Amino acid sequence: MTSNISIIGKRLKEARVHAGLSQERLGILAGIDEFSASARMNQYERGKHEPGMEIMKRIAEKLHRPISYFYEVDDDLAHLIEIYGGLDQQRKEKLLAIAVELHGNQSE
Amino acid sequence: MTSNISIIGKRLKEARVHAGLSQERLGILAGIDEFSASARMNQYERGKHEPGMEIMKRIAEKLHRPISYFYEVDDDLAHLIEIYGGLDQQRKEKLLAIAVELHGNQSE
DNA sequence: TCACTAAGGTTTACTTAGTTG
DNA sequence: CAACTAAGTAAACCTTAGTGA
Repeated sequence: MTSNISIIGKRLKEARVHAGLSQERLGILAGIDEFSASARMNQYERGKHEPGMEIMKRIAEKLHRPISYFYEVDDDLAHLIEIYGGLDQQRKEKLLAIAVELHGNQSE
Repeated sequence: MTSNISIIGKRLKEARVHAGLSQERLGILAGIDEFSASARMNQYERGKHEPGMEIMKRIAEKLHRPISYFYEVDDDLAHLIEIYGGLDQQRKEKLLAIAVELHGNQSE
């Protein structure tokens, strides 16, 4: 069949498979009714329909990824977002500080 | 009036004002019909309606921000995303490399 | 069990037409 | 000109029911 057409679908599948969950199970964990979880999650992953932000937020939580990860089209930036989400608070602050510094000396 | 209720609305307003554009002008630049641009952009910014990813992608371009910026709920991460988007390619790669390294020595 | 889909009912977004500052 | 909104139309999503690997 066809490959993924949407960014959300691509990111969703990557993170879901990484978490070792089925489409239906993930949907149920995110609070979707058990009778429609399979269809809805599949529609999201295949790019047939776009999830609203509320359900996306709950899906993101269950997959341990920042919500922005699922919307980013740039693979490198998506990777950066993913890594940031996995860092402890101290390293998050450090990374942000480094980014600010890199940005600063770019303008000079 | 009332404050913003949605994340998208909050990020949208910040970036739009920073760019010095009116709601209507931004909508037109993003390709929305001139007769509905004002209403639609206002509905997005006030959180009345949620924009689809396609139009959001075009809005993000005009505001010079990665699309993920508009969906991120964490202010620090949103800031990191914003900075990343403004870096040149060399610094983008450097920042990503640093992130990977920070992540690596966290697990040890 | 898991991935996936068509079709129709339901919900939401989009357009129109306007008000207010 | 800029921000904003109600109401109706149009479009998208969600549910149901089901197929096939």
